Amino acid sequence: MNMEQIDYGIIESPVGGIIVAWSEEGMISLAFQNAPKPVHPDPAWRRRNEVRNDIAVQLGEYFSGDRREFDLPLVMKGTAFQKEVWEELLRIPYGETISYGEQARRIGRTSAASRAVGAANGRNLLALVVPCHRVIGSSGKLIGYASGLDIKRSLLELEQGNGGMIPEAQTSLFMA
Amino acid sequence: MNMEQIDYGIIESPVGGIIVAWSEEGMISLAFQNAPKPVHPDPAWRRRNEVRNDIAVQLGEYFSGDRREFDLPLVMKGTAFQKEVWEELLRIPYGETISYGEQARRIGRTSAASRAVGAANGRNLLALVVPCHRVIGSSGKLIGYASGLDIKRSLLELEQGNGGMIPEAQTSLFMA
DNA sequence: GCATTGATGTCCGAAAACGGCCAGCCCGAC
DNA sequence: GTCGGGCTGGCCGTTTTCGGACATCAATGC
Repeated sequence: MNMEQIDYGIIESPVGGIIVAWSEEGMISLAFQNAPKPVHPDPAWRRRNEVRNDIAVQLGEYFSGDRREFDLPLVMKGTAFQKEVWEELLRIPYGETISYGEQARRIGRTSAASRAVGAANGRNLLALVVPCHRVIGSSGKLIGYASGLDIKRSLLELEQGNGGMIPEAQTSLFMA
Repeated sequence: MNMEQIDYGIIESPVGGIIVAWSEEGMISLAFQNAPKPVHPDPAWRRRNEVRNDIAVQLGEYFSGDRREFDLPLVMKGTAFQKEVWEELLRIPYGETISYGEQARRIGRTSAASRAVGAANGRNLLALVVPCHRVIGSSGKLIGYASGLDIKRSLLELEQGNGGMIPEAQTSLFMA
């Protein structure tokens, strides 16, 4: 009725399959198939053979190391607090990392809120594009990532500037 | 956005002001202003000077004793159980009364569910039209009515066939 | 180093509280 | 007797409350 149609597709990437969902209004979800807990697309979504063009292109550029920022319409649904947290994630520059406590301070709370921030990051449906992988433990250790620390490490290494993760000649990803 | 517009108006009746709310889909709420706990229209509703025509007409006929059944589109929002209970109310004929225990049995439970039934009746937003006033205590006594026993008694007396509650010549109600 | 503790926002499940009751019982008033 | 009034315990969905569990951190005490 007032339900908006949501489509999704799967693309292959250097860190495995990626499930992408979108609607008219913008991108709704990005999840890794290789996550420790398998991710299933919402049954209400409609499977498509091609991922929306702007999304597919920009992801390809990201993995080849040619893109440092995304320019996509995002649909973020959550509580006021969660939106604050996610907006803050978008302000962390490519290649940098901060701690959960620092993120808490940036939205005007004490670092005691770090735990709540972690929980909110964990609810981020737009992995990669909303870069929750750039938040690490205050000790500098890699902790916490719903999609698995392996993927988190891969993404950070890529951003640390070791060149792209796929051959330079190949600038687009294959469809699964 | 996907919110449907809801309008409301107030009409005068022999038992005092009646607040009626409706949308495109049908009637949403009917409440008595003379209830012990004052009823306020939802702030999201939009005040109208006239009540939707079919509703106003049929209420006028009811109070003048000329109408024994309503023929209006109703919007009933509630749990599965509540809807069962309310549907059952619609099957109680004009002028008759049953007990809460009997109503429970009619929807396939023991009379032990009478209390749950009472609670569900209490949540009925469409007073009068969904005739929760026709349910009384198993002892025959008038008990329980969110809008007050006075109104309950008035409605039952009307249906008991003492003629209409308003002069026969006047078949329509006044707008407040 | 390393375990312990309290602060933070949200979600989720369990448990408790809450009603527009009813049947059974007792008791006094006729 | 018998009829009504009043108490009591049990029943059933729904709502509310509460206690953990989390993608943490800084301050303690050993």
